[in-house]
Amino acid sequence: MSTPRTQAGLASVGSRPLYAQVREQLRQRISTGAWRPGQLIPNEFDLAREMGVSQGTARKALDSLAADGLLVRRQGRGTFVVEHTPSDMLFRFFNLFDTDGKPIGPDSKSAHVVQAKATADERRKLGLGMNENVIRISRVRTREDRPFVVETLILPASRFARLEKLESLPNTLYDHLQKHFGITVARGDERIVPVVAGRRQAKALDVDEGTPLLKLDRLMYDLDGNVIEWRVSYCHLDKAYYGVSLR
Amino acid sequence: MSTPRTQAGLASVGSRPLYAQVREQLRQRISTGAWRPGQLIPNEFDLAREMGVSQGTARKALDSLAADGLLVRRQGRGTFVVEHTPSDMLFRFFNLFDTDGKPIGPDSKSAHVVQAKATADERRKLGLGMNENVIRISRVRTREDRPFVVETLILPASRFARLEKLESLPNTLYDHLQKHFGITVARGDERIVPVVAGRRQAKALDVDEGTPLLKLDRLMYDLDGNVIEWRVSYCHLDKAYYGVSLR
DNA sequence: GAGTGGTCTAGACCACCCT
DNA sequence: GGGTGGTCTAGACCACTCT
Repeated sequence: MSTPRTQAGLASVGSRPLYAQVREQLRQRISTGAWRPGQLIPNEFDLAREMGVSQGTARKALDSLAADGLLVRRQGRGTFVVEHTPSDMLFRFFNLFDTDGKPIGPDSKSAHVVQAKATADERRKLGLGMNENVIRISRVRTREDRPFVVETLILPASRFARLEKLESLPNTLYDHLQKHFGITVARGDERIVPVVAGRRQAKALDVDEGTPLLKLDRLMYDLDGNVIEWRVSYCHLDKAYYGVSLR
Repeated sequence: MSTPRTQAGLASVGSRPLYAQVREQLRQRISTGAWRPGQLIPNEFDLAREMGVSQGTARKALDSLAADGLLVRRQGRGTFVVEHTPSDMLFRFFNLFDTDGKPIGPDSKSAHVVQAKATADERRKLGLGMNENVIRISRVRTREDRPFVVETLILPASRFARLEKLESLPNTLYDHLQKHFGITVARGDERIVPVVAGRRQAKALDVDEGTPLLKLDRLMYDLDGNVIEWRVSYCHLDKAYYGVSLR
């Protein structure tokens, strides 16, 4: 029992540390859906035994996944796969605040969903091949019953079958994707540019043409790094701002 | 040696974990300047002995400080207090990228520095009392020799004596503050809003009035959480964007 | 070769949560 | 009371860096 040296139960590539190998195995169980959102996973001791490592090493892998937000650890209860609730997702990835610094919780006012053949831009952004289809969602989001964001969401149709048949689009799309398609939105990149309202945006947002707007252009990725969504939003920031934490 | 129970050498408040207490002590050594930027600090074993904890506990505190960017650990060499280099600071806290996704490294074109009595706004933002002075810096930043950011920086004069006497303002202010005043800029909050260029901005940036600009309004904090700087920037994003990573 | 941080193990006690 | 994660310790070997 005193000589770790060569570990059992793992490929033992030799190069990467043990805890990183354990971490990767556990990450795959989440991304493949073997472990479902909200599920209680085995405790440290059982996982360590199954992987052929010490409890401390298993703990290091679990802590790392918890730090990245894939797991939630609750003292006295156990370790769970994170489950996105609608209220979580309403504020996560949404960086608009009112002048007092309070996060803005947007409502969906209207939405229009269609499926169509992807354009060249859409194929490039989503990494699709020729003749693949996309689902296009256009909607207006409101704040205190007044329109303040108009946006278009593009998703690969192949991964979200029949999404366009939905009667009413949920206000928070991402937890719906997790619950019904088992796909977790893990991270994204957003590009911010200032623009002035054109005719279309002015009409949708009920502002004058030429009003300064914030254009947000973003790509969202799943746990495996595949592009899930391309979204372009035009935001009318009246007594509001886009907040960024600098570290 | 086998009974940890009550630890020696620490206040032993009892409530907070040992490693957190160690972490706080080490953090203070950095923020007070007892450990200078770039300095090699004692190894894990010596620190552990000095604090009366095990090497593993000292390690946990050190790792935590390294994760927050206050320390840098180099295998085989030792642990160092982070030192901001000009090239580090040119890109950190500066989230503008060109269309290819490459970070933009701005140059300082011109700068104007004065000391004056703080206005009410300045006192509120910087947390100053009546009759306190501020240093105001106005400058234009260039990209490929063309102006693209015009900004004003406000700093509390009391903490940066004689900064306004500088012949030429360094391109990267923050590492200058660390080197000459021992004050490290640790984090900040930025508020982004779209605006259209007024007469002043249009002239400074060589664009038409009404051109959409990004207005960045930010506060920067030192290691102890005190406000160090209030900065307002107007950015002309031609073939460029403000990038945010969503997690 | 000596010294450092990086990894890994084994085992202990504590705080918390459930039933 | 029994199970969980959270903290803490003690000691080992490895990989890297410098001289």
